[in-house]
Amino acid sequence: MVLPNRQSKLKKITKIILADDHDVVKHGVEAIIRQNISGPIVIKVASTNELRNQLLAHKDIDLVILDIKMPGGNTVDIVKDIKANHENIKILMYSAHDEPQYAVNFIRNGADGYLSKSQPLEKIALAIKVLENGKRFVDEAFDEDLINRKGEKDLSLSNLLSHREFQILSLLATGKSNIDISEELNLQKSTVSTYKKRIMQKLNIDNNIGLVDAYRTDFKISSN
Amino acid sequence: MVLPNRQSKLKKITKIILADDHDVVKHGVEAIIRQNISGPIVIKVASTNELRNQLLAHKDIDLVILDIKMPGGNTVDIVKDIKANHENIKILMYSAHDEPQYAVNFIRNGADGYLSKSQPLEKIALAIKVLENGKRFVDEAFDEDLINRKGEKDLSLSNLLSHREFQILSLLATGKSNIDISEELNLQKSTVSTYKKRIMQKLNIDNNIGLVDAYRTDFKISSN
DNA sequence: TAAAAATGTAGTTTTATTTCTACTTTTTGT
DNA sequence: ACAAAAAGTAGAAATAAAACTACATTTTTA
Repeated sequence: MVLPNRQSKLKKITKIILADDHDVVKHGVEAIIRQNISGPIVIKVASTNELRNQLLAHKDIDLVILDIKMPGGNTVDIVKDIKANHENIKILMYSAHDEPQYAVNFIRNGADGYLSKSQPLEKIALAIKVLENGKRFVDEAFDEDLINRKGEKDLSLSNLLSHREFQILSLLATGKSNIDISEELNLQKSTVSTYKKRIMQKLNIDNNIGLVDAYRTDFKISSN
Repeated sequence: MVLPNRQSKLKKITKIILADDHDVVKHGVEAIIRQNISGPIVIKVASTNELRNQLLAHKDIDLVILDIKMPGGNTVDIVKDIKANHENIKILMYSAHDEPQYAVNFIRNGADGYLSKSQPLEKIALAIKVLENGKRFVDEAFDEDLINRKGEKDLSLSNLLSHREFQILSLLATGKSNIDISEELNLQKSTVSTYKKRIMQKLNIDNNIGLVDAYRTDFKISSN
């Protein structure tokens, strides 16, 4: 996947959706926005469903500030969706996780920024200004290099693994045994083993736990 | 473990430590406190270490508002510690997790209240008032019954499992194999297996993933 | 487009884990 | 204080998983 060019048309950000399941977070963010930006409209939602509804209801959203973990699921997909259907809505991921891999993944899938919740709240205002100028905002902590460097590889697991491998990983992640899986997929046990080994090789992980963690975060995160 | 009597001496809450690794959360909570309580002192910390330091530095803390998940680890232990050493500091757990089991566990280990971050922020003010009156505050959502009912059992894993069992679970949770563990602890492989089986029985879990999830959340949470 | 790499699949062998059983030592309940 | 339950430990047998090897098919790539 090639990183898209972010020098899109500049437009003042005035209508914002704040998506986070925690009321405190929404309060905090809204407060800082109101202090720093003149008269923005802020819509608050607490789930991916609500978010989708609001996106349908309002045609002129400029920015979505999106918690990476929300009830209702896979926020990577939401990011892809939004970018596919409303290309000039900016997306700022706001996350409880500091691992740079997360940031990489979201950015590669279309998010325009990534900010950690542990950062000073004021950075939100900064981030918005940066986005407003058509640039990408990624916390220094995440070493923007990491995101630009390394060619154009998509580091998400579904891309790193073959379909079959990913499928098997997903079954492993639910706690199924090799045998369960071989039956479910009508394969030999040894075949499942081979897949598992290849997955582990590709991800450079050598135990089930790591595999599951990788699956859940959709990343190869060294857990040692 | 028997629930302690919470009708302790009433004292106005004026000095509060806010422990949370997310700046937004601290901002939001501080704001709501300042709006609702006259002139409290609010000390903010972002890790369990800082928390311990501030507890040493200030002798007159009335309340600790504590994120259940913080860098530096096991907050159940912190709760126990605080209650053991400063019996009139109140503790309000503030959590991103809605599972009642969490609440139960913290309350049983000495916390005076449990509030979910997804609840309206204003509830913080309410909770503080309740605590100030010497009562326990638990979100209605968690059905206080659950906490009082069911005898006096401590549902935390370290209590449910024997020392050895817990020790082995903790090693399993790091991804170690039975053999690794048997070597590390100088046991037969079969012994490790036996422990593992007993742990699984006790927790009613039948795969490694569930085991690790249980360990990480310090609870038996059915993951199906 | 030919060669190289990746993918989908298994058989066989080696190794690890589970099961079943059992025995001793602690702990607990009455 | 004594029986019952829980905890700590293993050996042997049964079962499952991992490693190694192998071989068609696709897919990439130089």
